[in-house]
Amino acid sequence: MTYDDFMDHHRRRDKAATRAKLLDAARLRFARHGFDGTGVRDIAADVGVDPALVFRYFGSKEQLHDEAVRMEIPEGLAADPDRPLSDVVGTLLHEVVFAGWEQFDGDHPLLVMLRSAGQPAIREQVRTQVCEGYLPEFAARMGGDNPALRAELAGALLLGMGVMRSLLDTPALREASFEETRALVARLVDALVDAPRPGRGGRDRAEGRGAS
Amino acid sequence: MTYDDFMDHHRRRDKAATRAKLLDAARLRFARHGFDGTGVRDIAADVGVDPALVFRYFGSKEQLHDEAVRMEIPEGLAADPDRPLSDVVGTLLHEVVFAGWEQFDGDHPLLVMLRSAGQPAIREQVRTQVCEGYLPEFAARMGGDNPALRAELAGALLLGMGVMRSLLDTPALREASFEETRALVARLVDALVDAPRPGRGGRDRAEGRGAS
DNA sequence: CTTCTAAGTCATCGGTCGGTGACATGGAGA
DNA sequence: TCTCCATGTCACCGACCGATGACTTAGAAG
Repeated sequence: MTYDDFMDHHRRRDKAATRAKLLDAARLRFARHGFDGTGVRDIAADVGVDPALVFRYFGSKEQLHDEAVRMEIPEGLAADPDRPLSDVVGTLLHEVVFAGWEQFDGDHPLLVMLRSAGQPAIREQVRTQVCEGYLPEFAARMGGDNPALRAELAGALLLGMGVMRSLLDTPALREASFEETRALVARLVDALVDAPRPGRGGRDRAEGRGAS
Repeated sequence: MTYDDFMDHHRRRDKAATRAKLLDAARLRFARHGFDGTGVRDIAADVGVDPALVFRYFGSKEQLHDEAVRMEIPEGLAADPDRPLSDVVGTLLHEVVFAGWEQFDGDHPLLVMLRSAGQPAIREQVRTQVCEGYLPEFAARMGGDNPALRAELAGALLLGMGVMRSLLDTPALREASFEETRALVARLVDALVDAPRPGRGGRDRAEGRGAS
């Protein structure tokens, strides 16, 4: 933060800074009230700027949304293919359910987009992010048959926990410690990995992949 | 369906029937496009009636939504307090994830309401339904400590699966058979019930509850 | 000081929204 | 057939929406 940034009392003209402020305000508004519940005028008013600037800088409300709620974060997930699944899920659990995400009013970007699931385009974005970003990483670390289904169950657990915490503000999840929750989730994930083929009696774990 | 109902080419006047048709159309519209994405004019057009009738019969768009998307179904859940949890979850799994719900365009009412989670009032309705209708039944059938948190994990799994199937249309969940999925979910629920207190070494399962 | 470009503003458009009150009309009872 | 009430229609309101294009002005270059 430079001196000029700090002393912008008289509103110095700075396209990049204004654009960034608009993006920040848009993130908050979209997270809090969804796509339909957010007006271009609201966002511009937060920044203290004319609404027309939004269209000059972003083209349309939808493009602004795309740029504001885009997430670049699924990196580091596939970094180490040998990382065990419970580890990966634990990290995601922290990101999706327990992390602050102040820039998105406390919610993970996926949940923010889910809140605007009325727009089919936004729904498709969430679908792509989940199906191509997370589920394959889960499935690759699953043993046994139908790993895709088991991966989706793990994803459903995380997504559901995020929805319950952020949208429903469920009491136990709100007050539970991360460690306690992580331990329970890890146990569930282990059960998922170890689950034998439904209908068959024996276990078919490929190699000894014990808990932890 | 009487003869007159069937032969309503010349639009006989029938308040009750028109009201019911408006409710049906509203259910579909709200389920498909959410609260914000649905206009009173759309609903009225589906029925072939003037939009003003909506306000005459229901007072406002919000009251229409309340009456249309109200769910009476959580009965039969607490019917038998001795019914094991995996049974209860299996039933809910069928209702939330696999049932047709033609009147709601294929989705469970909870998911329909979740799709309109922009409106705080609707969000609060979902919260109440989940927290007071489902979670206590789960928690009552959980053993060990912090049953509330475990109950919320079970609820999160179901809710997440519903979201993934209906909003995200995830491939594995779409193509998996109910039985295969039910078996996996039952195993997860068993792991949840048996889970010992996180952080403690010993298991504290009350009675011997082996894997199935 | 003048000039010129880009950052920001203003007025406004066409459309849709939820909602209201006056009006028309079908259809049963007299 | 005439009356009358409930059912359904019509015209319209004010507010808000996303979006456009002409305009103003800040501020560096010369």
